[in-house]
Amino acid sequence: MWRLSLCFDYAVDVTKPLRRDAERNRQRILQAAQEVFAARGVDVMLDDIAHHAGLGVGTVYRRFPTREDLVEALFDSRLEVIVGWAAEAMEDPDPWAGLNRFAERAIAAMADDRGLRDIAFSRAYGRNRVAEVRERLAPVVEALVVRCQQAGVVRPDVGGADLGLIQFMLAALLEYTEPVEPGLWRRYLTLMLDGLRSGTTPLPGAMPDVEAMDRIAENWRPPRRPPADH
Amino acid sequence: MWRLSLCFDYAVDVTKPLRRDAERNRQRILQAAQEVFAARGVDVMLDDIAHHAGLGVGTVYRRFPTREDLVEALFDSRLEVIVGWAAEAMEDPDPWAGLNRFAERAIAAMADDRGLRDIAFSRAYGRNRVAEVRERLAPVVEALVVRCQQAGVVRPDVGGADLGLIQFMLAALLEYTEPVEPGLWRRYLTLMLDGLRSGTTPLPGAMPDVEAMDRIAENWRPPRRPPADH
DNA sequence: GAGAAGTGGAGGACTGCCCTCAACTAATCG
DNA sequence: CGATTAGTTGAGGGCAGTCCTCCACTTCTC
Repeated sequence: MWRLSLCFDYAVDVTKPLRRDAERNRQRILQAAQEVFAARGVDVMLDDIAHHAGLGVGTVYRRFPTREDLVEALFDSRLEVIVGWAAEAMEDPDPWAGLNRFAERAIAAMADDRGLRDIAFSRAYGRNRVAEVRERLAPVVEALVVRCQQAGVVRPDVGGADLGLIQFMLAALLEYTEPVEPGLWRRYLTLMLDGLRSGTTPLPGAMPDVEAMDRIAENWRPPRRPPADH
Repeated sequence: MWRLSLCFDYAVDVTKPLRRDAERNRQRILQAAQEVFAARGVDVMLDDIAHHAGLGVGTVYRRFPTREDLVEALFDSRLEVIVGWAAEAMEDPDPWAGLNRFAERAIAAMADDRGLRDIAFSRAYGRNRVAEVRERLAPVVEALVVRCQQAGVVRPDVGGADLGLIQFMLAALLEYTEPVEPGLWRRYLTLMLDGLRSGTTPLPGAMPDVEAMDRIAENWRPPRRPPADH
């Protein structure tokens, strides 16, 4: 991993730097993509990003030949933040409070950013840099849950993947509630966390594992949202 | 309601009956549509339905000029069954068991039928016959919840619309889990019902009402699923 | 100011879907 | 049975949406 990173930096250094105006435009594109992705998800037309950046389509295609290039350039850091929150939650002296706070923050971030939602679960985008970060998330979440169970504040028959699925469900909900009833997701997060803590009915079926979450996310494709006609 | 039904029958009687083979084809189309809708949702190409019925596209378009005609012809009875289950649940001597059984049955039905899922929440399809049935569902669900609250087995700060939203979330989940982890939804239904019963953390935000559910569903459009390539 | 680097955005190519219509076939009736 | 009417077919025209190239043009750099 280190090695890879070094190789990459080296390559960057060797490549002739962009002309000043070109570099400025590159930043503009990233900024525009960030905003448009947040508002309409990653499956917008690249034309829209170009337009939002005040540049021609050609420029976007020259700098980022595929949508994937944009995604990889933008979302690894966004996801990294979430991983950071999970690690932070592990530090909380109260395991239950930590878990709550993590779940809350993660969903809140997705509520504000359709692109993040798309990328957090997609296996179709972010196959390299982003995927690496994504893979680091699952173990921390698992640990978060286990710690709560050891403290006796989460039922023993759930696992990290269950929390993943819960986030997946809430992300799906956001798609429809957020535009008309912002914040409504908090009710259902609360409800599910309550179930996680004090539920007693034995959960049917087998506890899902990480591969199950993978198989499920495999089917997920970022939807194309229509442009907001204002 | 009776009146409407009578009018309709009358109209049918007056209209010249279809030729025998035409009537047979009509049935075939309905049967095929049922199957294809169940497998791939209501937003399949009408060509696919025609093909599945072993008929030409033209025949389908002659008999059911729009997709909506097919939807209206098929799904009011399907939804009616669900309303029936809700009514049945009201008869259960144990209010909590009734609520559970209803939720369980409703989701199970949607797990087996993508079309039903699409129609249950869509405001874009089934604007007449189906919508009428759909509207009759909400009050019964509300009653189901209230009865449980009166019996003290459901927390007082939830309402019928919350149960609606829960079903909505699970329906969204089904889209991705059912093909790879069939039945996984039961875990999360259980978890949420447990939260509904024994949750104690006050639910944030205002309790959603029927109009909120309407506004949310307004954004929902049946997705187009790719044909299963076997 | 010459040459290299970068830009713009109209438009060709493609895909996917809807639905018509002219040529056909089948049922029905006297 | 032939005439008449009803019904069927499916290739293909049309439309909408998207991608991404290409080359005349502008801007930077030395």
